[in-house]
Amino acid sequence: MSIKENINKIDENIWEIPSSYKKQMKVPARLYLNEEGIENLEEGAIEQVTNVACLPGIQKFSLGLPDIHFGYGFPIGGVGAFNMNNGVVSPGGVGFDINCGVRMIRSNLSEDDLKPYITELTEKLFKNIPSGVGSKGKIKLLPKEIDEVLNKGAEWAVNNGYGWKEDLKFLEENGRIKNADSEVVSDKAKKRGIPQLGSLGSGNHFLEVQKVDEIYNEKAAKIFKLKKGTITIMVHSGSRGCGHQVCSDYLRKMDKAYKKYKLNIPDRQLACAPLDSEEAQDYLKAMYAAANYAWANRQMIVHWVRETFEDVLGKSAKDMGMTTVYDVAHNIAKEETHIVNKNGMKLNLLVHRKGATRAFGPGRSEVPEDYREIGQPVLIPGTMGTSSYVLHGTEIAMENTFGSTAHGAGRILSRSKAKKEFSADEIKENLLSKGIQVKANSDPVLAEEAPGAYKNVDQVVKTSDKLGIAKLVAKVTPLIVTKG
DNA sequence: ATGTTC
Repeated sequence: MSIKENINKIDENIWEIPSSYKKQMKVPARLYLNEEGIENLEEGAIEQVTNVACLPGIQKFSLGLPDIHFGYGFPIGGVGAFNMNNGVVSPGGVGFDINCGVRMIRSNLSEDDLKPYITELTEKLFKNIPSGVGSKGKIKLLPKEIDEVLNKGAEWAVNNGYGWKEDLKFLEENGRIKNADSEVVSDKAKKRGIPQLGSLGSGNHFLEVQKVDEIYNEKAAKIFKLKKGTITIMVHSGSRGCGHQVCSDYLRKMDKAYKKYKLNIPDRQLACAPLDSEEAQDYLKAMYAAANYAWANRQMIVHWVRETFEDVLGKSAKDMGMTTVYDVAHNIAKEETHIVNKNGMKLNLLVHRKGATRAFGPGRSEVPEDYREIGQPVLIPGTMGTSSYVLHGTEIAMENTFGSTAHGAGRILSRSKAKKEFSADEIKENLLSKGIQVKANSDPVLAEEAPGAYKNVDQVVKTSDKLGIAKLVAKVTPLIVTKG
């Protein structure tokens, strides 16, 4: 019997795999996908979302979002929320690139304002924002400073001259998540992090200069201060080798911990520890430290973007209105209060979002005051050369997905398959014909990141919008792309 | 995603 025969349609774009599917399942799995998404869903991802449903202390549902695909242990595009009292934390539920995320900056510039400078701007952005595998930042961080970066995040960056204090107001966790502790980050992770701070990385990480192409919701756009035709900048990056090392270090520790605490898990890649254990607490502190590193990283990149615009256009970043729209983490686990039962009682949960974006609705204290009336901005990056989207969080997301939605396009071709299928030259030509400047360190990376290697992001956000787990606000299209 | 197989 095909696995898919166990998927029951609950409602338009909502599917459920009952907890009877696997003996160990504690809750059902829920998939938020359109028909096409269900048809194309890999069996491996179905196994993974149902495996997560077997973990101790999981609440309500193991969730798969519109961009769900196969990952390490947990699916990417997955959410698992665990009771703080009897639940677990699993590094596989956060991912290797801890606090991979997206930051968006707005401006008062138009496409015409940029036109005379487009080539120079492309070259200088590429030069000033280091990118590529193993790329190094252009600052020399002292070894003792890394602890401060890990503990203070974007606040460290602002205190050291990177960007503006008011930026912090518009970052998830204000760019500094509490309970981070560099003491439990290995020397190896610090050593990898020191030279890489202030670099973009590789793969699907990018820096884009975009224009606001379409507004779907005038009221929300006004609240987010996004105007049709204006230029925006998007940074998609994470915690580099530092976060990767933290994940590796703690996967090894968790592999021992789940045996020590006699946790019955269906897949070793779901290695985890009870939240009240020392192993879990140390991982959380280290993971938060890596998250802070990523917020500092994006803060520095934005600072150099502003400097580059100032250099090329000869105006100040303030005069160009280059303020922060928002910054979201899409690989993180956080303690949050949610209503789980019909009795309306609030519970403290550890919500793992892996390749999932927080989409908190109106009124939540975590949403910046300026946006609280409409809900938080949800930034969903597209693939190179395609559109990216701004949505807003909703009450429906709070009720159904622990305040979460998708995080991007989702890969459909493996890197190796994409390299065989596409050539860098044809991609560059294709983008240029659409008026998009692209500059990358490596041709293979361009082929790996070909738009054809990814699920259509338009479908992903459309499904989210239809479901109401984040509603469309604006579409932005790229003018300049730089990547690893 | 990643010093792309410590």
